[in-house]
Amino acid sequence: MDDIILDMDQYLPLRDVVFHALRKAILTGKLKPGERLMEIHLAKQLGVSRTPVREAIHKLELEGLATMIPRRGAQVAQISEKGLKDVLELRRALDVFCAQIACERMTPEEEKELRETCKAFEEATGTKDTTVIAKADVAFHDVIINSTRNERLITTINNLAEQIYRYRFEYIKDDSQHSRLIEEHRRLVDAILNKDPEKAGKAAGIHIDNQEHSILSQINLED
Amino acid sequence: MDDIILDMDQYLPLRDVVFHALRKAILTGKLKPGERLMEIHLAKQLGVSRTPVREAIHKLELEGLATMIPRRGAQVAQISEKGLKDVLELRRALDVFCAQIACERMTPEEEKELRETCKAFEEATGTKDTTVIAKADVAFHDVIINSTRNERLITTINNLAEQIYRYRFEYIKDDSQHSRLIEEHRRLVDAILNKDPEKAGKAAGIHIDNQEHSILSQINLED
DNA sequence: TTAGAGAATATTGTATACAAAGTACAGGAT
DNA sequence: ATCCTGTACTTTGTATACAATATTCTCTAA
Repeated sequence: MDDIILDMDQYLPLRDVVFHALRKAILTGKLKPGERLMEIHLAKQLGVSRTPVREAIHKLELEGLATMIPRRGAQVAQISEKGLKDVLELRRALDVFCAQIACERMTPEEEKELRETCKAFEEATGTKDTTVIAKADVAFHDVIINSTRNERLITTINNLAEQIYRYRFEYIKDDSQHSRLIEEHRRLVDAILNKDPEKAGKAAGIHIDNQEHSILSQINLED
Repeated sequence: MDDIILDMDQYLPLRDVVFHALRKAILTGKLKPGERLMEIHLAKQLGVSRTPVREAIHKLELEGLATMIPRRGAQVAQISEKGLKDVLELRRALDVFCAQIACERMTPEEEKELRETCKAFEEATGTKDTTVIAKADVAFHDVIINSTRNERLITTINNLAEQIYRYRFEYIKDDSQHSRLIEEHRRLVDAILNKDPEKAGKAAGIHIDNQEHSILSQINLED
């Protein structure tokens, strides 16, 4: 009787619960860049001891969402313009690469998914709901990224995406950009479906370039 | 009198000491893939408590050198052929990218350094001392990578390099390959000094391709 | 009033204790 | 003989205690 598989509710270590909680708080801006992350304080707030909090903070540091100074604690990472440019430059190179190999490796099922998520994004822009739009955008790009079937590439890109998540959010809010985004997505989809790596790479590059311009101009406004 | 700055000997958290110790042990093969990393055991061996050992193991996990299963502890990462191929594919893309932008960004001082480390590598192959050769090779590539001045790119590539360090070692031992390596380095240097991104990218790609073939054939022999 | 020394306080780093889960092995039922 | 089960033991997960360092505040002296 091996078809009755009780997927016994997964055990979640506290450190991971805390990690996800803090991560979400940082990405949504509830914890602001520069804010100190004090262990006892967070531990009390979350109702756990310092140990899992410490471990979560270390994980955040390795992901680049927190910075630590020995004996002085951690704070929410404050990304500089240079740091943001570095992330975007690398992200661009990897996205171009993904688009290129997606042309070779994408299965028919994934091609269908690509068309669907592309359309879903277009529909999402109609809702004016930033969260919905952002999710649709992520879903679309995930199809491309996952089609590479390169685990290391996937985690690396996702980590980079996380770094700019906070800023990208503002960018997606600006609905004057939506028609251009849709156009860029379509171009990318066409190139991939036509198995044209060069065009796909270019389309992916342009897509990130525009994102970069938006984000950087937005950052400069803030100062 | 603020020119008397006692750069008070750096404080090194124990977790980092342990981390470096374990990392070295893994990279040099003293701790073998699949070997269990038990906290109490390692703590006793290193003369510290479990806490810094735990934190070091977590760091190793995030770097991909250890794998953890909740409630069952960690073991030295066992890289699969697929995993190795993934790493190499990504490494290739990033090395090509580095070579390309190095053409634009390399300063005259770095160009000098590039020529010097290239020559130093050629001389190192004469010594037949694997450690010396490996170090010279790393130094050469570091010049290229660092010239991009993209921190994120640099750490990402270094992390990938670390993953294959264990296998690359064997590859460098094979002195029948040395003349080819030297030739490949020279081609890369020429392309960069001539500011020819396309050639530089190609040369870097070929360099990794050959490394990939060597490493993969070597892995297959082991099974 | 301001600068500096020193105590008081807060915070991180490390060690240890206890709880919970996993593993291994022995003994009994089928 | 094999499989199941219960117990002893190991190991990790979390909490807490203590030590070392950083920060803040107060009080004094110039």
